[in-house]
Amino acid sequence: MSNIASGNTIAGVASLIGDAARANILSALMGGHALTAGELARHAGVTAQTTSGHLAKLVDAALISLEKQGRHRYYRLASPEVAQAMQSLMVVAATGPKRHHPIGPRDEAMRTARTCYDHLAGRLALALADSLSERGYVSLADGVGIVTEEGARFFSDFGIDLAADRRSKRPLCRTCLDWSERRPHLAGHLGAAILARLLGLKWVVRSPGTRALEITSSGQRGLVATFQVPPIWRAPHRPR
Amino acid sequence: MSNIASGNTIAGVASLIGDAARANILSALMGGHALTAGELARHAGVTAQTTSGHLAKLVDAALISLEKQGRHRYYRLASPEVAQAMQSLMVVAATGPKRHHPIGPRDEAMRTARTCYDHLAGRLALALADSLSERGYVSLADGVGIVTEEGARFFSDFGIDLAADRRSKRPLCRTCLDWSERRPHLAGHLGAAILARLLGLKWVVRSPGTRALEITSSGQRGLVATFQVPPIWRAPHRPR
DNA sequence: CGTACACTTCGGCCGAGGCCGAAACATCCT
DNA sequence: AGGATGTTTCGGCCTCGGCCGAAGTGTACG
Repeated sequence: MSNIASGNTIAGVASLIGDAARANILSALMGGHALTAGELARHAGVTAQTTSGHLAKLVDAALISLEKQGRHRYYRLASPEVAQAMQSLMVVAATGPKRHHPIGPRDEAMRTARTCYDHLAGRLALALADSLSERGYVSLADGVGIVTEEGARFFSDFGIDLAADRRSKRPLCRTCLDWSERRPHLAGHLGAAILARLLGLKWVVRSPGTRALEITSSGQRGLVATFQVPPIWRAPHRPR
Repeated sequence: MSNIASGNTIAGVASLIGDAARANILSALMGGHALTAGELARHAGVTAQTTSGHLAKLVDAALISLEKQGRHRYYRLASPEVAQAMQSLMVVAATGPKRHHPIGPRDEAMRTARTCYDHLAGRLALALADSLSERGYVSLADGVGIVTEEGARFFSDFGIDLAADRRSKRPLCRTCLDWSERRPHLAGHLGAAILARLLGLKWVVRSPGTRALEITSSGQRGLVATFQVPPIWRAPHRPR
């Protein structure tokens, strides 16, 4: 044990992520859920034995954490830092040379709305960010977002109390570059709070087994009424 | 060519970074300088032939970019996104399980002050962030920094005009988690501007061949006078 | 208990890829 | 031209690590 490249060094961490099966595992965990070894094996596309080995390495390097529960073992991302690293790698991968990316039709749901660790991503997230920004509730720039006074009131009315867990005078939110659309959307405290609220209202529900989110019909009404987003859930005619 | 794992996918990018030699190359380029293939070979700790192969792969995946100049070939990080990914990986690596990290004495200069892509890092960066924050010139929270009105005036007096290249009403700056000290310091536009100004004033100079920065004697006076930082350049007695 | 299920450990196979020596190519200098 | 320096290409070696089948541990449930 304690192989030179197992934890702790940049190359070590990167080479852990740099295996297709493990990257799939971590991507699946980016949904923010804890998943069992078996489920992860399915995501990874390799057998349970092989997956077991991968999981052991990831836990050993503290990229993921383990919680035993009966005969199941639930794994989750060990920290927001790991999620951030995955996110950054996605951005670099998406930014790179555009070898044709064969977009399967099953990506369509993911592109409309999905979770990104603890917040929203996809077209819905962008529409929300646009709407909030346009109405002066948040101001986005340079990887950073600021919630305005009116914004704080708006969110409070919507059932999100940002002042509660923020000690600094101005509540803040990170932005996070979107993988599919390559534009920033809301992450950080605010992003997490919005996702939680939308789930709580059942405006969106998780699609079992994936990171995709389904927008319910009450959600469609509510999102239009509250955020004035365009009907992004009407899947666009794909050019071919 | 166009191997499945060469670019474009998370695992592809990560596995490129996940080789010790290539990680060393990228780390060296995090200094923000363009470096020649030969210099990079020295940093990587492998022969020139091997390095050449690595560089080709990194260029192919658009992690670094190449500029020919006579018989030299200068390589640099291809984008801030790549720097961000490296940074995130450093954080994860540093956050991980604390296997003893044998701190060589030559790290000492790096710990005092160094460049991190385009901005300062190390104790000097932290001292500046502390000082600026304490005096109300910037307000730091949650991965984000805001420059106050007084701050903008202060920086302007110091020769840094933030309003020039910012279109939004409040100039912003990212923060960046420090590798050696594990605390946030100033990055983003402001971070880059500060580093540039300190270099311009010759308050700090680059140590040839490394990312470390040397604080000149005029720099020591200036930093104390202007930013009221403690004398962090007096190397601390290491516990043993 | 015994069976079913979830997961891990062991052992062996095998391919991808990192490494270097040797040699070729390119550029600058005199 | 000829030599020095910087960089790449080629060929071959060899290790590291992912993969699976088979068998072993542990937990739940009737």
